[in-house]
Amino acid sequence: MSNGTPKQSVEALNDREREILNAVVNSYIMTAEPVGSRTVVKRFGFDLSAATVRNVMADLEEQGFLQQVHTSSGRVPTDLGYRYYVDHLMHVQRLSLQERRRIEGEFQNRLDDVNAVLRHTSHLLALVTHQAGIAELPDSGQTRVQRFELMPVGENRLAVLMVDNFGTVHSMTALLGTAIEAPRLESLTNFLNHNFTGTSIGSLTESVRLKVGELLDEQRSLAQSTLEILDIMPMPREKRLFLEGTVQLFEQPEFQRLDQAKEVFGLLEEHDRLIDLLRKAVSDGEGKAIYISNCDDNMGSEGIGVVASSYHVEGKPAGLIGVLGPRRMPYSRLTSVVQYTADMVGRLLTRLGK
Amino acid sequence: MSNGTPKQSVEALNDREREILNAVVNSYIMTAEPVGSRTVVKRFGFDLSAATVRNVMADLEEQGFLQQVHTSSGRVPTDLGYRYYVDHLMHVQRLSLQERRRIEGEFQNRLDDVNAVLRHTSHLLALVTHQAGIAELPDSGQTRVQRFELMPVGENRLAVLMVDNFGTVHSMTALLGTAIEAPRLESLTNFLNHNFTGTSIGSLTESVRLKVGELLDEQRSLAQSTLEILDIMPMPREKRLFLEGTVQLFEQPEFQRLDQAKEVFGLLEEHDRLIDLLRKAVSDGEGKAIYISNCDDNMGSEGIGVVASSYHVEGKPAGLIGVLGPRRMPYSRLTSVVQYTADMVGRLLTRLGK
DNA sequence: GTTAGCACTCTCATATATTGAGTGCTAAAG
DNA sequence: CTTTAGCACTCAATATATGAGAGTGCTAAC
Repeated sequence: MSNGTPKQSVEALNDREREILNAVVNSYIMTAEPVGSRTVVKRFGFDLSAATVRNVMADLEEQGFLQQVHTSSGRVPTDLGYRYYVDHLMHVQRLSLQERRRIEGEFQNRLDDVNAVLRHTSHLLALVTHQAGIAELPDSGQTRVQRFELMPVGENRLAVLMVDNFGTVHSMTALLGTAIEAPRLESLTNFLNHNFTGTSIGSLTESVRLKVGELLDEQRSLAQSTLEILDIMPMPREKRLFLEGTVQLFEQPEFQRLDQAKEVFGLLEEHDRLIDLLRKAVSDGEGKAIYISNCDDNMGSEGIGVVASSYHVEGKPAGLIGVLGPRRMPYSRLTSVVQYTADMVGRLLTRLGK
Repeated sequence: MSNGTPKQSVEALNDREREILNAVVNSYIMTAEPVGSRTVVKRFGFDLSAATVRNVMADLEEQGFLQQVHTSSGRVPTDLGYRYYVDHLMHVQRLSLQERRRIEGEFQNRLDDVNAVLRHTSHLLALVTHQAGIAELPDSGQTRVQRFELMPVGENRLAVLMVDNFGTVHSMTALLGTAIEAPRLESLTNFLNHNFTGTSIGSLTESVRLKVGELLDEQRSLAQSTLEILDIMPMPREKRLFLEGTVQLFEQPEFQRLDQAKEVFGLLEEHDRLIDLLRKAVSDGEGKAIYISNCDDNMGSEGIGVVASSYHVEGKPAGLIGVLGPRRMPYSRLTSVVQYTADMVGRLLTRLGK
C-alpha cells in the first residue's frame, strides 16, 4: 500500500522479468558488483536496449526483488530476489563426471569411524565449494546401543563404555557415592546389556526410567543402581559437528568489512546456531535446502547463505551436512555438490551401521 | 656500526632511560596510541621538560627499544623494548584477593575429568584476561596406562579401550584382517594389562615393540597380535588443546586491520603452531614465560604476544597453559594470572591422577 | 511497447589546503 | 655539561573541491 512496500501479492513475473532477474542474480554471483542495465544487455546478449532493461529492473525493484545500494548504482538482489532465483529460476547444475569422481574418490579411504567420515566430509565440502563445510554427527535417535561395558576407575569412579551400532565407543565417567564390588558390577553390566541393547541413545535415560517401574523386586536394586549411575553420568554431550574451511570465507569480498567479518566469526564459534541454520535451510528450501539470510529473523546471520542436505541412514534422516558462505553463492552448483555428498555419506554410514 | 643498527652492546640503561622506557611502554599498553614526549611528562608527572624527554627517547630509539611509526609521530615499543620491559622493568602485579578467590571459585565444581578441567581452564583464562585462553592437555609422557580392555565390535573390528591414570578413557578402533576368537581375546587383554600397565602413553608403541623381542616362543604369537593391533590402530591423536575467547581478540585495535586479523585467525586454527608458541614462551621468558613476536622468527605470528606457564603433575611438568593476545598486553597482570591458574590446574590434576 | 537522448545523482579517485601532534636542532640558561 | 625554550619542519588525518564514470529516471519520438 504505502510507498516502499513491495506488492508481493502477485508473485508471478512475466518471462522478460524472470530472464532479467536471472541475469542480474547470475552476474552478481559472479562479480559481487552491483549490476547495471547496460551490463545486463551486454553480458547476456539481450536483444533489447539498456533503457528497456532499466524499466524492467525498476519494476523488479518495486516488487522487492532487487535493490539499489544507492541512488544510481547498479542493482543487487534482495533476499527475496535470491529466494525467487533459487526457487524458480535456477536450474540445478548437474555435477560433471570429473567432480563426481573426485567426491567418490575422497570417500574411498579410511571409512572405519563415524567421526572420521564426517570430519572428512566437512573437509571435502570446504575444499570443493570454497566455502565453510559443515557436517553434523548422526542424530542420537538414530544411533543405538550395541553393548555396554563397565570399568571401575580408581576407588569410587566408574567408566561407562557404550558401543553404538556404528562402532563408535562412547565413554563417560560417573562419580559414585559408594564403591561397587566386582560381582555386583558384573551383574549390573549384564543387566544393562540384556535390557537396553538396541535402545537409541537419545531415549536411553527415558527407557531406563521406564524399565525400573516394570521390574520385579528381585531386580529392583539392580535397576536402582543403573538409574543412579545414569543420573550422575553426564549424557554424551560430545562434539556435534565438524567445521572446516572457515578461513576461505574471509577471502570473499563481502567479508572484507571488519564488522561483517566479526559477525560471521562469532557465528562460526557457536555450533548450536550453525545447526539451527542447517535445519532452517532444510525446512525453508522446499527440497532444495537453501537458507538465505534475511533481516527478519534476526539470528545475527546477516549476509550469509547456507546450502544443506540431510543424509539418511537406513532410510531415515540421521543428520545434516552443508556449506556456509556469503549470501552471494553459486547455489546452482552447490546444491548438487551438497546433495551428492550427502548421498555418499548416507550410504557410507548405512554400511558402517551394518 | 652502520647507520640504522642499534648498538645493543651495552644494554645497560641509566635510571632516567629506564623510567622513560617504562613510561612509554605502560602508556602504550593502555592506550594503543604512539606515545609522544609531552604525553610522557604529563601523564607520568616527570619533573622534566618535554624537550629533555625527547632527547632521551631519541637515545632509546637509537638503541633499538623504541620505534617511530613514521617521522614525527609518537614512539612505540619495539619487540626489544617489550622484551626489556618484561625482563627488567615490569614488576609483576600480585593478584588481589578478589581475583584469587574468583579463580579458586571457578575450580570448585566438576573436576572429575582432565578434559573438563582444561576446557574450563582455557575458558577461565579467556574470561579473566580478555585474551584468547589456551590449555594444553597433559603430555602423553605424563599419562600412564592403567588398564586395557578389548571389545569386539562387529565382525572384524576391535575397540581398544585404555584407561589412563587420570581416569580418562581412550578408545580407538582397529580394523582387523582376521577375526579374533573370544578366548584369544581374553588372553590378549591379560597380556596387555600384565605387561603394559604403568607405561606412559607416549612410549607405548615403543615398549610393545621392545617387549616382543624379549619374549619366549610360547607368548610370541600373543605379542605378535598385539603389535598387529597397535600398528593398525591409529595412535590417540586426540585434541591436544583447548582454545577459547578468540572472538575477544578481534576487539583489540591492532587487529582491526583486516590483513593482521586474518593472519591471527589463521594462527588460531593451527593448534600445532599455538603449542609451539607456548613452548617458545616458556623457554624464552627466563621464568616469566612471555613470548613476544619479533620479525626474526618468521612464524607468521607478527604482532602477537603470549604469556604461558607450565603446570606440574606430581612435581613434573605435564603441560602448558597460557593466553595469547596482541603484543601490547598488560603482561604485569597476566603473568600472575597465568601462573596462579597453572598452579591450580597442576594441583587439581595431581589429585585427579591419585 | 520500445528506444534514444539528456539531465541528474552518486561513488570513487585525485588533488589541495588545513590542522595538530610530535620531532630535531640550536642557542641560551642553569 | 645538562637542561630548557623556541622554532622550523614533517607527517597523518581531515576536510574540501573537482572531474570522470557508471547508472538511473524521465520524456519524447519511433
